[in-house]
Amino acid sequence: MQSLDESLLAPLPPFSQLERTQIREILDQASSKRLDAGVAVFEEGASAERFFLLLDGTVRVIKITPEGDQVTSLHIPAGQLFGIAPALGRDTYPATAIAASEVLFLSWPASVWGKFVADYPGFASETYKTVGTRLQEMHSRIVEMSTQHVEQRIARALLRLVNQSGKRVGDGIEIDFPITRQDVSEMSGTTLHTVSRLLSAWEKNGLVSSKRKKIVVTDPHRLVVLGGA
Amino acid sequence: MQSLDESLLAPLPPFSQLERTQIREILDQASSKRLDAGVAVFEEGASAERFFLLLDGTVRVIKITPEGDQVTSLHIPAGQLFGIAPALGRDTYPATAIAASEVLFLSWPASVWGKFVADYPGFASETYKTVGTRLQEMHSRIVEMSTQHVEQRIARALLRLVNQSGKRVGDGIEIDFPITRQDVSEMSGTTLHTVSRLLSAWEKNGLVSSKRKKIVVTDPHRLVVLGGA
DNA sequence: CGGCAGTTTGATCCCGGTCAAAATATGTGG
DNA sequence: CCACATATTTTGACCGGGATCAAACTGCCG
Repeated sequence: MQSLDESLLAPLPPFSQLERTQIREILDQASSKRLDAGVAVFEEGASAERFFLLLDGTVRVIKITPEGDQVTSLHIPAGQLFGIAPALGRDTYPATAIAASEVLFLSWPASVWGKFVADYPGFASETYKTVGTRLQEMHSRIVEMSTQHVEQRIARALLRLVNQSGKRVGDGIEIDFPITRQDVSEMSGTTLHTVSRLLSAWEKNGLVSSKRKKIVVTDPHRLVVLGGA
Repeated sequence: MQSLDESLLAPLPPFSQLERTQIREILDQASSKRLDAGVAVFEEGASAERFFLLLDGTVRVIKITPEGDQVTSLHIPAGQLFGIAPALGRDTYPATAIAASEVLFLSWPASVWGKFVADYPGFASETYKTVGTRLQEMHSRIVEMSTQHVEQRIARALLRLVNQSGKRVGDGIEIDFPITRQDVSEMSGTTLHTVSRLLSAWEKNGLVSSKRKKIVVTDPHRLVVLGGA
């Protein structure tokens, strides 16, 4: 972790107002780690001993019901903090975080949170802005689930993914981590069967193009229309 | 507002660690207001110029979709802060807040938020604890909506209400503000028809007892079972 | 090449939404 | 205090979106 460069953090919102030396201090307290896709960064209910910054890859935040149903509530793109239970006065993680692709992240002990907030101007406010955005996002999810049909929800789920983790490719925008029909169904509160049917139909109409564990949105605009202006 | 007593705030979490004189300072900057049931405290999208503390009554947080569907995401009980957009770096309210009953609340200009956080120990951490709780709550809503059937969702909606705003009465626990079938349907993502049918059935079985705009849960335990252990 | 993980497609069923209308409260003005 | 207007609740009939059940198909990895 000595190899980490200050320029890695400098452009990220929580650190953007900081001096080079402050970023160095922060980096020196961090430990970095790499995980393979599918491995958990932390589990729901575990003691919240650290908080995290995703450097590369995508993290999926999930909950599992007592009946075993899995629900995906959020995807975290590279560059964002996550697992920030300490910021919300919680001593245990409220959900499980899984590497959606191979990931690289930093982490700090929860005990330094207070120090970061006190010592580094802009750190707190930028972090809480992130919290606000996520709250907003979950709020929208609730509204969607209450009022939209499955087709619209799936369309929006895909759009959320391409907006957040989309990569331009020849024939459209590709979701840049492996994703299955099952994953999409867990994001939209449906079944993989319905997702498969819909994706097939969309592919026939030239809206998307998908291979195994890979989805490319070829006509985002029409997908937006489907999702409901 | 000169008539407000320090003892009003002293027991509330955001202020519990403060001195009498600090609470006096806070009160002196507040303005208080009373609103009738059904009136909006603030509207979604409006410039977030103030933040609020509910002294009495219940506030309902809602969103309205472009199609006109109304979705209730949260109920705020007396004693809690709400409309805390400033805490999350937002300059506009993300949802509309409506008085569910006659309400009494204090408010402060958003500009003093920073001062409160800096000057009053415990204020920030307690507030963010509230935010954490609400995030958690919305998270559960998403999981519910994705995996539970209507009957379970309605059962849980009622339970949430009695837990938060329940008043013991002779034959059970009453939701202490006026609430219609329509309101319950907006909390659970259903229709008033389904709610009515279910409530009738439950009344027949002695689970609840309801009059116009009034619901009393007479057998909370069986309702919990219905909602899914 | 065997086997597993992921995908597709068909057939069937039922929960809960939609449409429709009546019944019951509450409020209001004369 | 009554009559009429309005808000809320109840109930019935019907139907359709999507879940569920079932099975075959297609890469892909070792």
